[in-house]
Amino acid sequence: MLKSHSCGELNKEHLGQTVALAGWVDRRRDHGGLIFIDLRDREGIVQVAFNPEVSKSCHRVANRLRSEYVVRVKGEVVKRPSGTENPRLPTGEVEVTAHEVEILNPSRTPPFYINEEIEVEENLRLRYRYLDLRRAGMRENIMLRHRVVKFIRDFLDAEGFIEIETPILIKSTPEGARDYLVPSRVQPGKFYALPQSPQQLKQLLMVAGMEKYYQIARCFRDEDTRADRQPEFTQLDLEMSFVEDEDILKLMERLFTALVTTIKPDAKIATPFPRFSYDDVMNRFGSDKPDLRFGLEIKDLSDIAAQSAFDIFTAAIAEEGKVKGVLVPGCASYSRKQLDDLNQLARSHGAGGLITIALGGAESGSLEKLTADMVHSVAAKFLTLEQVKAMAERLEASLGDLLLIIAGTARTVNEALGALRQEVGQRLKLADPNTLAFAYVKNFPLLRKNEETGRWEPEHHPFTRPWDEDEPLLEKTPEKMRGKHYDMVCNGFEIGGGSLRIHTAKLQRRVFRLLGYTDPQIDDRFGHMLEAFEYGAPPHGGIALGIDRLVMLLAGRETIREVIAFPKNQSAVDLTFNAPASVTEEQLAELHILLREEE
RNA sequence: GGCCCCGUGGUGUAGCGGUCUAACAUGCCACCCUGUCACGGUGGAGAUCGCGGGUUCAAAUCCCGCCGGGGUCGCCA
Repeated sequence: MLKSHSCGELNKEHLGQTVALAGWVDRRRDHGGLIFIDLRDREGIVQVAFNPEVSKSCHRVANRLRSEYVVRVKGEVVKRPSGTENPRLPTGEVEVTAHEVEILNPSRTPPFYINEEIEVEENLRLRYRYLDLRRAGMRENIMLRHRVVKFIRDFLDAEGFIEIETPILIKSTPEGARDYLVPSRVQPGKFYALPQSPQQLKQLLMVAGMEKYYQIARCFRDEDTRADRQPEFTQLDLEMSFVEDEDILKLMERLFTALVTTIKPDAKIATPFPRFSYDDVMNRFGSDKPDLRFGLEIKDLSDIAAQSAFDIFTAAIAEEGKVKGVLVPGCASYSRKQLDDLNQLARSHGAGGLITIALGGAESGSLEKLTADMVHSVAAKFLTLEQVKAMAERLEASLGDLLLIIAGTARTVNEALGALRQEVGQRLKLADPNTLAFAYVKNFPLLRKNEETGRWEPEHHPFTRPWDEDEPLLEKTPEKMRGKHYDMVCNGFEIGGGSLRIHTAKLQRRVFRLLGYTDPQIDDRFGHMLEAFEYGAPPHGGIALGIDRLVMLLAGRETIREVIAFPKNQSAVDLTFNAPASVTEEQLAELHILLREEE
């Protein structure tokens, strides 16, 4: 090794020792006579002093040092002269007096700051990701990710799980997301698909008798990106035999509680994780992945609205819809523009419009002081003061608050108000950034009707086991079937989902038939699963957790790109490598591929 | 594909019809400086204001189109 110690580990205990260090020049301070550099490596920073009275040649070399030069220094760890200690550096009580120095490699001036946490345009960071990763924030994120994954592996190992790798080149299936395809050279005209998740493979491992499997698995989905989604991502994929759903939920709860208390001891985390039904979260939070760090629950105002003379309300109720609302505390004096923004958000989530009711202006106080001329709303003249007060009371509002009300079908109203609730929570900074509010959402419907195609589609995936008592409904009223499916949510993100699985060929075939497949199609696409289920498949279930999202939350970041070493951008391009890229005609020919002309 | 936001020296920002021959900070280069640590000081180089078109006597600034980036809806079993 070119180094005997890490820069960041030196302290008083090393006083008097001669050490060899190697790292990058974080900063240089040239006093003419005396030169200091902050030498940085993965573990931290230590000050190196170049004194011409100690070594003239070292001092001459130090004159040439610039940011990001790679250097090796040999010298003595000495106590800093009293009064010159730097309490902001962990190594700040000591410094290294250079006796020998060697420039291992110079560096061009970097295109952005390595030594400061100033925000830089993301595409520039991604183009020079290897420099971006040198920055303290990114280095901490990547190291945090390592600790998280290591903790998970150790924990599951102790729980009797075995890690098994599954193929990356598998088979395209018709369900789910768009597949990434890989052409076969050996089998002309045929394609592998990259796994969207190892779902079927892990179920086959259960049939194989592995009983407790997990994998830190890379998954691929060719869909549009988001802040929390990119084409390839990492899941903790896990499956167990002979379990009930609570066995899995409790295991995950223990894992996450231990993980957070070990790796992020300052974070607040509530246990046991609350369990909500799907209907419950949709009605109360308007989302199947609610942020539970703040209240502002959605309330049903239909009974009050039905009494009003407001057409928009009464018409919605007449059509078996709902009128519901959400509170915006202290925002009665919102401007026209601010209200328009909220209206637009509601419309973008399918609402016909948004009714706002401002209770007074900047003043605050109890509702009792509310008078008719203090109510500001397009609906004001259609509502009695009593009706406004009744709605305000239900939403637990006081003077100076703003009410957001939407009328329409139950689903649209919930989803639009859910989006507004999330937006308001963010604007008013209601969510404590130091809290991790985990929860489970259960009792999802098994199926959902695709309004465009008229076909039944799985809410989760076609292997989810229905509730036993709902099985007879399969061919009669599929919409009423509930699935043994559960999601894990945290702070407004879905960080995982799983289910108990169907383990008999008979039931599995019935589900596929309901999804619109003919028997020959089922045998062609899923025959391997059905056949496996006929050879003693144990009851089993599992879960998959998004590692990127989890680490993002633990790191307090806004996008998963901040916790992925080499992520893709919104256009699914890797800017470090410029992938995807064209290939040669020879490569295409070998793969039996002819590119289409497109206009 | 729709909607919203952004694009000004290397980096981060300001400027939002004329005083812009584009400002500030930092970085970079040169010189000075022996206890600094975001060292300090003096001087210097560095930008056809993303691209194209239009409006105007006059455009970084207003309008249109395109490109690039981000967020989001659709999509994501």
